[in-house]
Amino acid sequence: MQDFVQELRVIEKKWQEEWNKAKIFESDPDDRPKFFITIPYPYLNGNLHVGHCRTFTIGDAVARFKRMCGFNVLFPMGFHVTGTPIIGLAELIAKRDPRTIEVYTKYHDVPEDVLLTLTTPEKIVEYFSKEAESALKDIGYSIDWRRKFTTTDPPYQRFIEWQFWKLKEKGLVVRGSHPVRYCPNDENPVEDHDLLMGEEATIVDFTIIKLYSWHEKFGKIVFPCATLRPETIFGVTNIWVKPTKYVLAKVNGELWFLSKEASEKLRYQEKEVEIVEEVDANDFVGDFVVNPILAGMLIDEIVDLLKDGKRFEGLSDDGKLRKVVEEITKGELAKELIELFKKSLNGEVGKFEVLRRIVVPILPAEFVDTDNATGVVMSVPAHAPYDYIALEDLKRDEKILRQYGIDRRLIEIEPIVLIRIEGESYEVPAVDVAKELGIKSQSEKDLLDKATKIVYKKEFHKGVLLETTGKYAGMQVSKIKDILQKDLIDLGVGDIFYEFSEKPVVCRCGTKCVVKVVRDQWFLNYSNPEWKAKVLSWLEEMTIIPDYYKEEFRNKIEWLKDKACARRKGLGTRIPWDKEWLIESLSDSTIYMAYYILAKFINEGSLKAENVTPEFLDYVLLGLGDAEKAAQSSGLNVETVEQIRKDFLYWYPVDLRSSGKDLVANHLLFFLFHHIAIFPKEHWPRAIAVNGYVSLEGKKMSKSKGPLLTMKRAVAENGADVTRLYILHASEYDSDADWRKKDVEALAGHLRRFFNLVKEHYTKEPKEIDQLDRWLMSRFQKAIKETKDAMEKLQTRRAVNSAFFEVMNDVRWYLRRGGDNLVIILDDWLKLLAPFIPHICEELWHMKHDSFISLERYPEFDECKVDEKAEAVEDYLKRFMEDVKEVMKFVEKPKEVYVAFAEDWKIEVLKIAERAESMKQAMSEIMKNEQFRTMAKDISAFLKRVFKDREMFTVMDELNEREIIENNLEFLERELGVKIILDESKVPEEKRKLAMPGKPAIYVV
RNA sequence: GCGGGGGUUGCCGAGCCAGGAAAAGGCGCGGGGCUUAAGACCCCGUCCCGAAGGGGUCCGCGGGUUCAAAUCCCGCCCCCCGCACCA
Repeated sequence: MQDFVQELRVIEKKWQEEWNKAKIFESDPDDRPKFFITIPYPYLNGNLHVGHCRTFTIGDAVARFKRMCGFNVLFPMGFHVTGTPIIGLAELIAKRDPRTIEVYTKYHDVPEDVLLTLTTPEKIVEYFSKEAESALKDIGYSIDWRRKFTTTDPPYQRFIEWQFWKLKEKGLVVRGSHPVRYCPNDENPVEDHDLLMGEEATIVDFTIIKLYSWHEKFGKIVFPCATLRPETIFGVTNIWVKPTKYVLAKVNGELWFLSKEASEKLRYQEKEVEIVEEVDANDFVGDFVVNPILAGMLIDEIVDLLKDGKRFEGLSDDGKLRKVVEEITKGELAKELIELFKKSLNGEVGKFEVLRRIVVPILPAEFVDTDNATGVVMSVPAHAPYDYIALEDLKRDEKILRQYGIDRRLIEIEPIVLIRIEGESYEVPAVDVAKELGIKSQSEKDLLDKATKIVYKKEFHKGVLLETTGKYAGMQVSKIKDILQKDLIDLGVGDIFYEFSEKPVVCRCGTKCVVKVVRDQWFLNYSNPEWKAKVLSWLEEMTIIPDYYKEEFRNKIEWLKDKACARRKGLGTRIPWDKEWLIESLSDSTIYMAYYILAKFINEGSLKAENVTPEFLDYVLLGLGDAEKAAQSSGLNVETVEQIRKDFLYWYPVDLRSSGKDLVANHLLFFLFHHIAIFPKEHWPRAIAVNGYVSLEGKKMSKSKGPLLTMKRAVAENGADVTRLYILHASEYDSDADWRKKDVEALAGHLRRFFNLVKEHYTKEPKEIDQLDRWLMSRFQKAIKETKDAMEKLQTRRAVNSAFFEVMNDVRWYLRRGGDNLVIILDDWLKLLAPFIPHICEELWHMKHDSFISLERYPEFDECKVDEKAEAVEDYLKRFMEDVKEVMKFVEKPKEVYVAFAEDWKIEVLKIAERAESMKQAMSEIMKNEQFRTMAKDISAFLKRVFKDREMFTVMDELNEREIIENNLEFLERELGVKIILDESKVPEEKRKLAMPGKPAIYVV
């Protein structure tokens, strides 16, 4: 087999050179319809591998197919190097990281002495771009190499700058803040592969709800309660602190009570934090805080008790809420309410029931985690099992109650229910679930976690807010969080605290990561509703392959939020108006397909970086301004400018972007958004196709850890055409392919058989066409149809299956039947296969022709060559042989086979079927007849055949079975090793009855 | 949790949208032919039972619709992918 691969490699190199010499893949505008197909340029922090090979080979097969279908195809390629990984790799190589050295020598096949010199990003880019180009040439892709570029090329950077100016003009680049995972030691955001622990952790935003206390010494103190469920503010009965050290800190000018850890974390979250004093939480236990929201809602009921309560009268509900909240946040009203509550506790004033909902005590609980958010939490016993159980614990603990002087009435309160769960009969969810699980105390952490999960899950999905939540009543719990968070912030009593969902999160350097809010960050405003709407509606016009990805795209477009598009570190282009920031690397890869048109002129030297001015690009890419001005601004002559504009108008839009499925939720979305933002509608992308990954003997490949198989190695060991055919055939659409050495080798065997077979028959003189030849031609026509149809839908697996394997099987049968006129289909067969295995086809083609098969016209399906009768005859023979063999199994030494043809009910069925429009109709027609019902299975089987190939059966009617067997007697007797006698009288009566049209009775002796 | 895709005979994998053949193709395995022999190649077999082309069972699990279900409907279990600022 190795000999064959070596032979192949020679052939492949030869044709690659010939193609290159004849420049047949260099495309320029002409009269033909155009087809612009692109594939994401690879990121060069390693060698191209068989994963790239899948996406690229699909692209190349389509490009070749379309070219042969008469399109002027543009299939270009560039290289992506912007971003951080290449810098990271350079650092690792520079410091001789042993793991990196191992992976890059062992899997990426970089010679160690070369690898060790790749210590700067520039050297890495230079090395891998050369390697990539030679790998892509090695496998014979039909790329127009005149359009190659790298994303750090100066003209490219000017193109990117122009794009960002365009977006800014349209208001689509905006400023804002956003949270990132951050290492305080490295003073840098931490990427996934730089993590020691906590890769699963996501950043969650706790809502801080501020409750207000009044302290003799400190005055107003804010107790920032952190929660993931802000709606529970309506059911607060108390707040919890852990009986340990806390701090009082000035946070943006307000005095906050919070854990020490929290005060440190907040510094990274756009807060000015200044610690005033370390305090003992115990000193605050038993004090009271005011719930500003409840105060605002219930103020009417206590208005008479307030000093100047009249000021709250005559306002709307909302106005009242605002005023109350405003005064509480200033402190005085909080103080008054707390004093009022203390009085009612002493019986000096009434309204205890109302007041105790507004003013709640600070109580101690061990379950509070000071390293989670603020370390201060609200207690909502109706909906949080922890809170309920902690309160129960406290009720039993006389000592603690006495120690803190806590009045029993404060803890013996009814939980306040604020959520109804559809389809459940809970009265008080947290209490009911806690009882169900038999939870006794706070120390039963596992059970409490379980209970919490149950309650939260049910409430989140099926919960509806009750009247206790005022104006939010009737809303779904699942929808309330964002709304309420925003409302609370608007009122001035809410804030956000970012925290990891899991802990710890540890950087490679060993430091615990924090969430940092990056300020003044530049964002692409993907949440912009008009932009989104435009993208969504264009999506409906597009072709998405496979089609169910359209739904996926719809969802992802909806889900897309603003994206930070600037970074401090990495290779790339600076934001032109704010040079401290680099444009993030996915954001500079959105409309680069347009750049391929410029790249040709750049590479031939007629366009230089300094010529790429905004006015030039405005004209060339958008048709804005005029050629004169563009020429003036760029320093080019008008003809060149017009030429480039003409090229752009010819090639744009992108007709097909074929990509791996990993890019759906990022690059492909951005690709759509940016095209739609920048270009006029006629230049928006037409189609996107998505394909799956490639694994290696069942194992996932990894660039940075291995295993990995480079494209170059795959081609060197197996040949380009074997590699191509394997990868195209390995799987379809988004399902993943597996590279298995054994299977690849088996495929090489198939290809060799094909190669030798064609070589043997190709130069033979065609003979007169006989019945069997007509069968072959007919079958082949169907393969053409199937293959073309599959290719139009980018089903390469199906295409290869039909063009290669199925034709191969037919050819085998043809030869077995004694066919010796194979040459009649060979021209077309080679053409049919040329997009998949171009080198072999080119080689064979040249045995008889001087032209390039790569430029020949793809075979057309020719209805006239379809011969249903010829196919029916062969089918009949195959079926007959099978039947005879089946029967022969049961006879020890079969010598003679007697055959009896007969007719019976099947004729009738056949007749009904011929009248019927559809199989369904035929079946129900037939089933009306009671005697047929018992044979439904047989009939349906028969009918399926009839309808699968209706024409064949119309022919079947006229088929002379006796004649077919007589004509092929010699073949049949040879294949079956028996004598066949067409004497019906020798077949026993009961057997003769079994005969059906197309299925004669057989008697073996 | 949300969203998308899946679970098919020893393995990989078609079929499912448009219900109708123990279910394409490949691999593996077994047998035969060819050959001095091995390899390559060609043919046959590969769920169970069966000495006459037959019967039984089968497409994650459980129901339902239908003359007929891998395919349609309902419920359940399990697996993969994405959830971002990273290419």
